[in-house]
Order: sequence, then structure tokens, then C-alpha cells
Amino acid sequence: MQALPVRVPSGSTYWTVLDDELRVVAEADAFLRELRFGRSRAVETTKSYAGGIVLYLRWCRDTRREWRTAARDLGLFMLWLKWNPGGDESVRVVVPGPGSKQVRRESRINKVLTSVRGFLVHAVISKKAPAWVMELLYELGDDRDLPAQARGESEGMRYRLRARHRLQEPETAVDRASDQEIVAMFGACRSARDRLIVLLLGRAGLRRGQAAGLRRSDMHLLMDSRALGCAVEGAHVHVVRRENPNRAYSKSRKAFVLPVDFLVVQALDLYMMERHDVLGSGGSDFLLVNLFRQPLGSPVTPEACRSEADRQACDGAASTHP
DNA sequence: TAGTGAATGAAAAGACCACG
DNA sequence: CGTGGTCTTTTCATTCACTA
Repeated sequence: MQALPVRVPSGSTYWTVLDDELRVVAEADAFLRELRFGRSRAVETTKSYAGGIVLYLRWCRDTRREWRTAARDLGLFMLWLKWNPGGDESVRVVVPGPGSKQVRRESRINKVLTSVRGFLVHAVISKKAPAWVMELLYELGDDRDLPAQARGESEGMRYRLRARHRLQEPETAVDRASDQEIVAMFGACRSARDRLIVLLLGRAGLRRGQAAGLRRSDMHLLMDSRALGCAVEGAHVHVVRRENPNRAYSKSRKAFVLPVDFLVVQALDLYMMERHDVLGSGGSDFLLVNLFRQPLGSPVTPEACRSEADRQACDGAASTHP
């Protein structure tokens, strides 16, 4: 039982599930294809869901359950997730001995359950699993107790859905970069471009995939951008999700505007001079492009942002602790 | 590949206020 | 003092980028 990426002729990708004989699991495949191409979910979502479905199918196999109806024991599945490593060679019986440490955290288990719910609902809708599975997954409240105005349009039973299986997730503190760490990274930069990247991520709050997808025309750094046909006041950048050749992708489906301060404006000026020295006024419309290696002028990839950030973090740490 | 942290949109819950 | 309306915050369930 394993997840596998599949490239379709049109060039896009989705993840599917293979059984132990490396055959495609038809129902899982139909669900994941529908997610990707029918509901335009991201590749990463199908990957994540495929991983969850693999765990569910392994549990069914190891405990000799039929996946179509095993939802009646989803509570046991949650226990299994908590204690069983679940690899293909892992022990088949769960024996959580005293003092043993749980192998998956609550948040992880909840995510696996989300993908299993989606999978089973799809199976019910396409008549591959019995309809009563639905009420094992969700608490069904009919809305006849609500006033008429609050009820839906159609006749008959209307459901209010609430997932039955969900663990309480403990709060976790996030390890954010401190101001000193950002300053150290800034100091470790070797070019105006890299300093701009650090500021875009650290000060404006862009994700690396969003920064790598910026176009020059997205940067509105004057106090008044009406000459550009944009009514937003003050210096700002537009973050837009696009299919980019460098695989940069904004996580947010909606385009949005982010204000930037004078530090970013200044860093951009310095970068544009640096860029002009290397490329002249040409190059692609991408803001962040290769200046120091071939192919010159092609857009920086999100991966490059990351490896450069790693290097700076090391140098920065080295310079603060000599 | 397995896992984590956060964004997102919708719904629920809470805060606040005017009104009879 | 309850009622209803609106606005804000929190929670839920899902989605997705990104990391170890």
C-alpha cells in the first residue's frame, strides 16, 4: 500500500494509491482524480490525502476489515494511528505497552481522518459504499427543529454535518524568527537582491513561493499608484496566484495587497540598480531573477530562496557567535 | 515519504447597542 | 429587562505550502 504521483498527458500531476501488488486502487484513484481535476485542488492536497488513505487501507488490511464498512470502527483506527507506526513491515497487532510513546500527534491524526472522510463520502456518493457509512462519519441533525425561515429550500431531510471523530489538539508555540535573527540574515546577504528577499519575507510577510512569483508590475511603490490604474493608497505589492514557469505559487487563491515600508522600497531601488548593471533594462517581467549564474535573467525559484536562506542563517549565526 | 504549521471560508458564539 | 440587529471574534473542517 503506497502513494504515487501520476503525470497525466495534459502535463499536470496528481497522487494516487497503489495496493500491495502495485495495482491502482480504483476507488481511491477516482476520488483523488476528482479532487484534482473536478474540484481543482492543489497537487499537494492530493498527495496529503493519498497518504491518509494509504494509512486507512493499511489499517483495514492489517486488522482484516473491509474498507467500505470499517468506518464503524473509526475510533479503533484513531488508536491504531496513535500507537502503530503503520509501515508495511510494522507489527500487525497494536500493543501499546506501558511507557511507550505515541507515534502520531493529535493534529496529524485529525488530518488523516479528514482525508478518510473525504474518501468514504466519495465512495458513498458513487455507490461503492453503503449509504449508512455517512452517519458513522458525521453527526446528522435534521433541521426540522429550526424555524421555517432558517430551513433550506428543498423538501425532506436536511442535514447539518459535524465530523464525529476529532481529537483535541494541544496548543503549540511557533518558533518565529526574532528581530536579531532577521538582522543577522540581512547582514549575511551577498547581494542587493538577497537583501530584498529577506525584507520581503521578514518584513512584508510574503511566503517564499509568493516572492518568487512577483512581477515587476506587481510592485507599486509610489505613495499614489493611480497613474498605474490602481486605487490602493501608499506603497504596496500585489500578490497574485499564477501558474509560473519557475513553479512559484501563491498559497492564497485570492489575490491580495500587502503594504510595504520604506526599508523594502529602498531595498528594491538598490536591487533594481544591481539588476540593471547585469541585464540592462531587459530580462523577464519577473522581479527576482538570476544575476549571478546561468541562465541570466530567468526567474529565481522558490527552492533557491530557501537554500540561500539556509546559507545566510548559518553565516548569520556564525557571525553573532564568533 | 511522513509530518508540521498556517491559511482559508463558513458557521457558531460572543460583544455591543438601540429600542420598546 | 428582554429582544432583535449588526458587527467582531472564535472555532471547525479543510486545504496547501513547506520541512525533517
